[in-house]
Parts: sequence; C-alpha cells; structure tokens
Amino acid sequence: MITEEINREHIKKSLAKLDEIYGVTKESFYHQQPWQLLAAIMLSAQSTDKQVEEVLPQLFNRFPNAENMAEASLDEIEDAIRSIGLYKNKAKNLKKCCQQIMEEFGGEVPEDMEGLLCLAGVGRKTATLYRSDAYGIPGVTVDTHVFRISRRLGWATGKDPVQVELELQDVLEEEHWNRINFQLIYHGRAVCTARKAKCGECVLEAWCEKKMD
DNA sequence: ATCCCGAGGG
DNA sequence: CCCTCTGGAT
Repeated sequence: MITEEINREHIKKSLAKLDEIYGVTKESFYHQQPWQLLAAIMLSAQSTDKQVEEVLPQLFNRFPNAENMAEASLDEIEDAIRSIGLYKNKAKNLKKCCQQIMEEFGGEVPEDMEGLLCLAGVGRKTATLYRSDAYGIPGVTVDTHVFRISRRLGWATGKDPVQVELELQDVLEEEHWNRINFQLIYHGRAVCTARKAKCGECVLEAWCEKKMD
C-alpha cells in the first residue's frame, strides 16, 4: 500500500514537471478538414513530424479532400509523400482509407473508435490521437515513446501498448490523458531516448524507477 | 516475428 | 557507416 502511495506521489510530481517543461497544449498538424488531420497522423507513423509537415501543403493542394485521393493513382500519391519513407505502404493505405471513407462513411471520417479502426492504415495509436486532436476526446495515445518511458518511470508494466494504455488510464487523471502523449514524445526525443538515455539531465530522475529495457 | 523506407543524427 | 524514427498489416 505504501509503495502505491509513493508511486502516485511520484507520478503527480512528474506530471507537474512535464506540464512546466513542455507545456499543456500542442498544435495539431496543419489541416483544413478532418480527413486531412487523419492523413497527417497516418503519415507520421515511424517518421518525424517535421518530415510530415514538409509534404502536407503540396499533398493537400493536390488532394484537397478524401474523394480526390480515393480516385488518384498510387503513383501520384507516392510521389507526393516519397520523402517521408514507408511511402508505398502509406500511399496504398491512404488511397484505400479514402475509398472506405467515401463508400462506407458517406464522405465523412468516422468519429467513433470502431469506425476509425476499420480504416486501412489506422490502428489504435492513430485513432486515439485523431480523436484527441480533432475533438478533444480524452484518450491515452500509446506510441513507442509513451510505451517506453511510462514503463521506465514505473507507471506501467504491461508488455503491449493496449495493456499500458489501460494502466495509464487508471493511474493518470483524465485531465492529463491528451497531453501526456506529446509531453513524453518531446521528453523521449530530447532526454529519455531509446538508447543511452540521458538520466543525468532528466527533470524526472528523482521520481523515476529507471526500469530500463 | 517481419517488412516497409527516406532522412537525419551520431 | 550504422542507427532510429509519434505504426500498421501480414
């Protein structure tokens, strides 16, 4: 029982520090309509947001809405996103996703998890982040950074992202759900890196259990 | 468990 | 040169 209380206190202090260092809000990807936001998040898989933002203006200029992309050729979509990497899979998924939006959802991106998850190229991470960004719906988005860091800190022990998501939902106040993702991403890139974490520079070190992989 | 895959960092 | 990057599908 005592360990749990100490743990919660550590988490509380860590969260306050994260708010202080990285802020409590973040700009979403540039977009003018829901499907553009979804497309941007899909493109961000295994690549940096900077790379994504670089292709978005041209991409959306060429394909303003889901209908345009649903009817486009794969080659054309690939050309527009090639610099991001994983471009073949992403182009194929984008096209299929847009076709599904047109044919199964009347041209509108579904808002519920079930609808989003049946779209090509949309998994749990993408769907949760989309709902958070587009509508402010509370959700813990577990990507590689959140998975790695929350386990190192001792906030979660699950062996897969879904387990960790449930643990974090339990241990974090709902108010923090939508900001923990970008806060831990910033922290993961700058300090708590996958390899050779810079624990000496970490503002959370005092409360971290350092359960390294 | 593997593949995808260009760009940028160490 | 080698490594990793806000995953998802097979």
